[in-house]
Amino acid sequence: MKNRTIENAWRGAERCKNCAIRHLVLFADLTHDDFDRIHHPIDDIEFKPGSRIYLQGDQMPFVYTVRSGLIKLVQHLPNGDRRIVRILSQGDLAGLENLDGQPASHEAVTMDHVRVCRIPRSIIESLKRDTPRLHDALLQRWQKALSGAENWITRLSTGNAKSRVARLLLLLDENSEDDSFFLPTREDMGAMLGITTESASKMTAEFRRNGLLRPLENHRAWIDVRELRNQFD
Amino acid sequence: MKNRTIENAWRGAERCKNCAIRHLVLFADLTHDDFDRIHHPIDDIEFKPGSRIYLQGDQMPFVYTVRSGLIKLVQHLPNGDRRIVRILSQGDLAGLENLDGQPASHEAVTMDHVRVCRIPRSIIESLKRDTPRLHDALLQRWQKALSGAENWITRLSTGNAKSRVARLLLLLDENSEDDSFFLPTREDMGAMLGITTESASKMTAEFRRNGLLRPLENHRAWIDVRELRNQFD
DNA sequence: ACACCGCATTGAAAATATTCAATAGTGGTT
DNA sequence: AACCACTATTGAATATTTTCAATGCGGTGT
Repeated sequence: MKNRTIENAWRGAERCKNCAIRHLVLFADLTHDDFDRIHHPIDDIEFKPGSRIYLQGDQMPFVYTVRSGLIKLVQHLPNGDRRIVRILSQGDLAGLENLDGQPASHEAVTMDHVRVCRIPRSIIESLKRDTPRLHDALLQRWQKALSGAENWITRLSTGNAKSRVARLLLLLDENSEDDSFFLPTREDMGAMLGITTESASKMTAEFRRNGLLRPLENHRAWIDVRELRNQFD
Repeated sequence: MKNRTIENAWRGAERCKNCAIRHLVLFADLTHDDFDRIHHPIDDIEFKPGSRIYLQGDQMPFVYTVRSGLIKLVQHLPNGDRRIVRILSQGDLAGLENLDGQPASHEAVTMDHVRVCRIPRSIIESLKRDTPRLHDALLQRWQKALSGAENWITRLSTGNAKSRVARLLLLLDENSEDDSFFLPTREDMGAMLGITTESASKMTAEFRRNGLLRPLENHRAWIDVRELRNQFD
């Protein structure tokens, strides 16, 4: 049990009602009655950086709401190449694609310290039957996932290495609530952008030398948003 | 009216019940009662190659079920670059993303001769309220769209130009019912793969010289699936 | 048949990205 | 503080891709 820890597990949905980020999560619009229909436990789980939440091919009995941290979705090609196809952050749902019992088409790995709520699929199933409010919340998640994936294609997989890195930094910055953001390893940046680790490193280093990127403590960083947008939108 | 023709419009949902490809479309599982709830007209429309069905930024009052042909979804970057983010074929739904009234995040353009059924959004809205069967059909469409987009990233935007072209040809071939398939212009291939028109052309020409690709009449082509898969999965 | 237009192909030079290998940081551990 | 493991950076040689320009090819309309 090297990577994964359950630090703070608790039972039932009682605390969902008072969840600090409830306005952001799947259950945002549920009523008190809806919550009372939840009989299976929802666990609050923490993962260390680099933990695998689920694997490509897994049958998933759970979905996960991201409370904090970043999760990368990694798809493996038969030839061994890997590509990060999307990043999940606060309020996103991991495992959405597998709600209908399909095996996962990618694996989910934490990039930094991550807290999630683990929701049994059966809860979603039964709520889906009874509450249209959940339907809309799920549809919104699908919508966001799809437009995220399309953005990934146009913004992060198009143009030369420098623009790609620039657009990735801008995306990471937008997704952060803070005015700093988590800066992935160069290897992960490469896998997100479809370029090599070294190329990601060269571009990142160049931005740093130009003062457009400032690394901070703890794998976090700051960027000159205005200037980066100016040069690369 | 250069690009768009309505050759064969008809009213109401009567003919949906007997549609030849109904098993493939959104309305596959509707009952007779469900159909009787449809009061707005569903039109059968044909488009010439290169017709714009909707534009990036449009508010869409319709969704479109593809009956035959291929539709490209094109996203424009602020800097003028464009990228094709997905292709729709028989049974797919164009405009899914915009069911909730959001402006379209990409434009939809026909690649060859295309027949669609144009469904007013209001029909979907009202059916959604009453029939859970439609819900599942919609969810399946979302699922397919998302996994399509992720595949696009890993298979078509990763690796060198030659593998990308090979994987695109394989994808086009799989999506075709025929044993031949529609071969896009080199420009479109480039926009799908994030490479230049010339690179797409060079790779395509090389495959032709190697006998792995045989162009046929009418922009269609045949590939040596086994050999291409062997070399590029 | 002819000219014409748009798309495809090709080649050579220039730009960009990858590879491989060495060096430098960085954080964590003893 | 010294050490270790891991990641980042950098440089030089190589490979790939883009760019730009020329040429070929196929169908359309006259």
